[in-house]
Amino acid sequence: MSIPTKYNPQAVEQKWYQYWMEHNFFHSVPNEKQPYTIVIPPPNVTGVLHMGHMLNNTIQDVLIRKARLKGFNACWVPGTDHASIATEAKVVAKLKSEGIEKESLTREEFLKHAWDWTDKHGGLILEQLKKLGASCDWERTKFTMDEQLSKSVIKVFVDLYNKGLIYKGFRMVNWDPEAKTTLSDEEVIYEEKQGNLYYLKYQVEGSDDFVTIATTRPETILGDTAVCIHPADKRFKHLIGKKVIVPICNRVIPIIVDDYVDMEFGTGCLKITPAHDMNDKILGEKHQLEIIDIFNEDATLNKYGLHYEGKDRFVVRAAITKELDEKGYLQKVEKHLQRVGTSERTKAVIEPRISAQWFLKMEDLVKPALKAVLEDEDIKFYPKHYVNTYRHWLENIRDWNISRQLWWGHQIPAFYFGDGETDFVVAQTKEEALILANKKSDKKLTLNDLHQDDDALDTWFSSWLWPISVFDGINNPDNKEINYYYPTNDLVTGPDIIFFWVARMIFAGYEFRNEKPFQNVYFTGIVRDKQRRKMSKSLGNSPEPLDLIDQYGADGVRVGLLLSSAAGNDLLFDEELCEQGRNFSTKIWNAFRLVQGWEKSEKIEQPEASKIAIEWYQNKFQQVLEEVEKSSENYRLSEALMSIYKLIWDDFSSWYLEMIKPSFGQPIDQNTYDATIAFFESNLKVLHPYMPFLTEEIWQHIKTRTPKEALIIASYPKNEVVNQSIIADFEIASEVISGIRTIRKDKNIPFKEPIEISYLNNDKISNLFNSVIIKMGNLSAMNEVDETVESALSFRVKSNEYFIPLTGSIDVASEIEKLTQELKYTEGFLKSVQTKLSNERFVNNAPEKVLEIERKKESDALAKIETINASLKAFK
RNA sequence: GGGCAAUUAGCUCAGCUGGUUCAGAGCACCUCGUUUACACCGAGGGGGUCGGGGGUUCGAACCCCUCAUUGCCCACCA
Repeated sequence: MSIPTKYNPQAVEQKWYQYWMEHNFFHSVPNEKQPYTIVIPPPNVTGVLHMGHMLNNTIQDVLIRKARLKGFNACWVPGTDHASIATEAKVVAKLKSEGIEKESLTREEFLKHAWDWTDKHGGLILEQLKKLGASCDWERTKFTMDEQLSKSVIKVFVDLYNKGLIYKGFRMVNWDPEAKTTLSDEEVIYEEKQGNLYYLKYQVEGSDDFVTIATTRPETILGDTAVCIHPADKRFKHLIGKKVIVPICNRVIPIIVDDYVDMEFGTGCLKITPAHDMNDKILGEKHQLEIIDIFNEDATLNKYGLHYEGKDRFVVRAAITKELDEKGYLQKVEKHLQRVGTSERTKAVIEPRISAQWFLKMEDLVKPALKAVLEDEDIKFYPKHYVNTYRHWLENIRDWNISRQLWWGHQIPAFYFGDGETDFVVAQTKEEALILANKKSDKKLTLNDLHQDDDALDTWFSSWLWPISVFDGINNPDNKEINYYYPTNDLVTGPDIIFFWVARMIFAGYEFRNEKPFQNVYFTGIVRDKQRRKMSKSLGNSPEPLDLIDQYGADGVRVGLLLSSAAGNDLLFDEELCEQGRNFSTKIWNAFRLVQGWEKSEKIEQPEASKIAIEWYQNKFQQVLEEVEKSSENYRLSEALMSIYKLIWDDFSSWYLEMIKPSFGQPIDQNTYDATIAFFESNLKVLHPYMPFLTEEIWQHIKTRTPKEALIIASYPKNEVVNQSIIADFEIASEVISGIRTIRKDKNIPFKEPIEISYLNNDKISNLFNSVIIKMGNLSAMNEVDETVESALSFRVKSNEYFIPLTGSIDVASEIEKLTQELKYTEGFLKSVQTKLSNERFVNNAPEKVLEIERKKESDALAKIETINASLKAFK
């Protein structure tokens, strides 16, 4: 059978993914084994795969595949999120492009469009994940608006309402005038913007006196209901108790006193607009001021805008400034850098607005969540420092505004039956609501009298249940699945959603199941380009993931992503990384080709070098296995992978295979062959989580296997005791081989030409590896001698000295020069060690172990100097 | 303004309890090589005042102080 020299991922990846699917290897059902569970951070249902998803899901797949190999019942639950704002925005935009305004549609009509859109584009991202090799249990795919999950959301709302944790309140909220919805604090992005600070004069009532206030938003003066000064401000003392007249609308408003005012800023005199500023609202409540809202929901002015009614806030800002100037109220305008809140989704400038919203009380939910992470370490964060961020947010948390003025999402199960503010009931169904409403109302109501709240719930109000609801643990709290899979093991996500999602899942876990939702949270970094810019569609700096997979193979891309993604560090993505991954694939492929091409023979005896090579690699493998375990435990996947990379490339391919390789055209003895195949298989097992396709392909090439013997469900190598001394002996042997190679190179001795070597074994180094050295150095002989060989090239490993006699002439001068250099360096080294050892305080304070090491350094150096001197003498 | 993190080779990063892995790895670079798996390769090699300054210590990349730069998060200064 001839095997191509290059591994061709395109040809095999599809094949193995299908194979795994056909044999149901990704599917999990509760059984007697220990579960290992991950729930995917559900991507937006209509989203497309980007590099962040690639990284995130590669990591999850590594974890899940490794758990599977280690004998856990591995279950990775995939799914998507309805992403209310993002998806609704997309649907609205699409309709608009077709000339349809959302306002012209009924809720039902709009939702039909939204579902059509979802059905058409939804889940594409999950299909893309399959190309990456993600071994999700696709039979469990969930969507946050599936019936079962929706029901969970509504049930939770009703329960929390009945517990008194959900309430309806009037609050200053972040209003997105473009999406016409409320945003949570987390959805507002503050941007530095150059604005102006306008100095406006307000006439003091009953006098010709004026006070000047400074504002960044002159249009809001129409909503002013007070002017505020600091009680200690002597400049305005005479104004206390007086009133001022607001320009243009001529409203007479009081001057109030409060130490909230910063005397240093602006004029020290502050206008108060309770409807349009968070702090003003607080002051307004404190001083019982009138609230005048001057905006419509699209941020155009309403009737309080007088002649500006119907115009946009920014248009009015310019116009009113002009009017104020013309009428003499504008004293001056200064440039002013301010932070403006904008909508994460629509980029519109946020308008603080008072409106009726639903809130979830946070105080009690926070307590167990803080304790779990900070005190008990019931839940661990990797990297650990994110607990600080987490704590800070939880300790300063405000009630969660859970209503959104959107249609796409879970409609709030509150039903209104009258005009009063409390004329509503909360129930899971309209029918149940009717019963409750009839108890509450004097009138006899019918279903038609009930009107459900128009608002939908915040997307995160469904995704906070995700680890529970995917196993139906809300509707069915004692079912077999939730009892088996929950709490899940690892959560892999970005630190940007630590508040949105991670913290809230923890709240939900303790609130609804009295238990953590997951044990470990692994925060990935952000994928950036080489210039450290975040990869984004708008910048156009993000490669198309599927193109990368086409080009380098999924395994290559996975390796590329993982190799440089230290936990929590941002990943500077560069296609070169994928190239490295691809090269690694080819390397392994060729190692396989080599082994596969050997002819076996039971008749020939096993060479000595092969015996020792096998013993060495056995131990080397175990040593690396241990390293990999240690790195993995700490979620240092890039380190784990690098260890495996070096094991396979350097130790296995460059060393082991060269040690046991039969001469050209010769067969290999059966024992060595069998051992090599076993090593190859162990390598594949360890590598499989990282490079699933390539490893399965080779695994099945090595011999014919039944589906039950597939690599994906093989058993991971067991840890064994490592014989450190053989590894140390090899280190020395490899240095000797290296020394021989260097001399061959320096002196242009072709590798094909066998040479003889003799050595002074000053260190009493074991000669275990001599047969290996002979083979790898292509030596005709290797003799231990008692004294320095004259007229030979030499090199030293530790204090051992190795001699290569030359048939031709030696450049004596250059040999002497080299030896002199080495002598100089060693003497310098010796001196530094001796200085240390003659320092009394060092000798008195340093632990015995350190002293021993220093003394050994000293004796080694002395011995080495002796051998160099002997060689020098021989030359002279 | 407050907090967190980072700063080590050209690049990306390790370096865990201060002392044998103490200055490392991968990639990149340089030299040589078409040796019978692999040029997507092999062998060999160069490259660092461990951000600056101060301190503690017998001993500091590591601990403390300070400054600088960068990134992220939080915060209502009109």
